[in-house]
Formats: sequence, C-alpha cells, structure tokens
Amino acid sequence: MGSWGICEQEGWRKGPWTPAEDKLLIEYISQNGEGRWSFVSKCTGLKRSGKSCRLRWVNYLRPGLKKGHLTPQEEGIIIELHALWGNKWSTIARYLPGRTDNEIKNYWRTHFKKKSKPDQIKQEKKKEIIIKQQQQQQTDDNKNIINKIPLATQLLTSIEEKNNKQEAEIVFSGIDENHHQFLPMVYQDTSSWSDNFIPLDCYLWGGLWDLGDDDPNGCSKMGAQNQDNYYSCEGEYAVDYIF
DNA sequence: AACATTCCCAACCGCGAAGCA
DNA sequence: TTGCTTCGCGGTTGGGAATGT
Repeated sequence: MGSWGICEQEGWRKGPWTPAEDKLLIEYISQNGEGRWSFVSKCTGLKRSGKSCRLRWVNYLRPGLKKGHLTPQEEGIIIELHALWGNKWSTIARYLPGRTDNEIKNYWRTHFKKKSKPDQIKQEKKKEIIIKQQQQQQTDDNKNIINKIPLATQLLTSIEEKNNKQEAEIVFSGIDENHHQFLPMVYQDTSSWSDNFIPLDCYLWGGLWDLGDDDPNGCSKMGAQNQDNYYSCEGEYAVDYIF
C-alpha cells in the first residue's frame, strides 16, 4: 500500500496546501497531538492523505522550524555529517534543530552535489593522492595521537573487539595542507546507532557538537548515556579533552 | 521584451520497518 | 508466525522564481 489507509480513495487532494488546509491541520494537531495521521481526514474533513498531512506538518507547519538560509555553521555540519553518514538526511537533521531532513536534502542537492562534477572530481583525486601520501606517515601519527587519548583508545578497542563486523577503522588524522588538525575518524556501520547514544567518532568531533548553550560539551541535549560502544557525554567528560 | 535555462523547494512516490492483533 | 496497518525515510518530480541570452 503506497499511501496509508484508504490509499486509493477517490478525491484526495494533491499539490500545494492552501492556508485553509494548513489551519485545519494545525487545529487537529493542537487538539489531538501528532500521530494517527490517517484520522486527520476523517476528523477534519481535510481531503488529504495521512501521509500528505504528516509531511506538511513535519516539513512546514511544525513549531520551531527555522526558515531562511542555512548558516555557515549549519552548512559545515551538513558537510561533515554527510561525509560520515552519507544520505542519512533524517539522522543529520536531528543535529540541526529546526531544520528538516527534506530541507537538508534539498540543500545538499542544490549546493553540493552539482559541485561534485568535473572540477570537484579533479580536486577529489588530488586530495586522494595527498591523503595516500600522508597515510603512511599518518599511520604512525595515529598511534601517537591515540596514545594521547587513553579513553579513545579504549573505546576503539572496544568497538573492534565487540563489533568486529563494524570494522572500526581509523581513516586518517593528522595535519592538512593549511596546517589544520584533522581529528581521528572512525568509519563504521551506522545502522545500529540509536537516538540516545553518541558514537565514538561523534565524540571525537567534540568541536562540531558544541552547538549548545546549555552544556559546554554540547552533548547533553542529545541525551547521551552509557552503552557498550558509545561514549557518555554526561558527567565530567569534556569533549575538548582530545586536542 | 521574449524566450531559454537554471535554481530552488514543496510535495509526491515507493519501499521497508515497526507495531499490533 | 503471519498478515495488515501505520509510519518514516530517501529518492524523485513538478512548477514557480530567478537569472541568463
């Protein structure tokens, strides 16, 4: 079934929402809360499928949504997280309060994907060469860096031992051509991540997560807790601890 | 001014996961 | 366990706005 409930029902409206439709949907949700989307049409007389109602609410009407262009900081986060997770738009969106997966997806397609054409490919290849040249050096560097991070080492070991299928691997770390410090990165299967736990590599990206105003670690808002392969951001740990 | 092209984003579609009887 | 319904996600599309020729 493609579109929830009475999917092939005649008379579903499609296309842009009108202000009157928005009003009906907002009223419904203010009285009944989110969810049970298939009941919206029954309760309000709205000629929209549950799926359409959910989409409209989530992407446009929901309170707290930010409008307007993404900030450079948000853009940076998208780039970083996309490099890590790929097209996991909803996952990325969780770390950009007020932004929707749809918005981020659209933004990526229009601002970044088009740029990864010829010029970008050349640049990528250049980078690959540079990175390869650095890798040998970095292998040693990694050891040195990790030696400075006992906890990180522990966690890496933990991931490797307990989740050998995830094949945790340090991809690179070191210093780029502009003398910017790379953090060690760990690529792993992200499918098992839960909302409540922050993977090691996110922990390692402490600066990135420091978006908050309520917690110097920028982590508490993510509700991190202890779990086998995940680093707890509650308590005394400081993300800046790494470098 | 007129037309063509590109950009942008809201909305749709198909699929798979989750929940439940 | 199975089948059905609901939900959420990622990919794609359609069309208006902006820009270029």
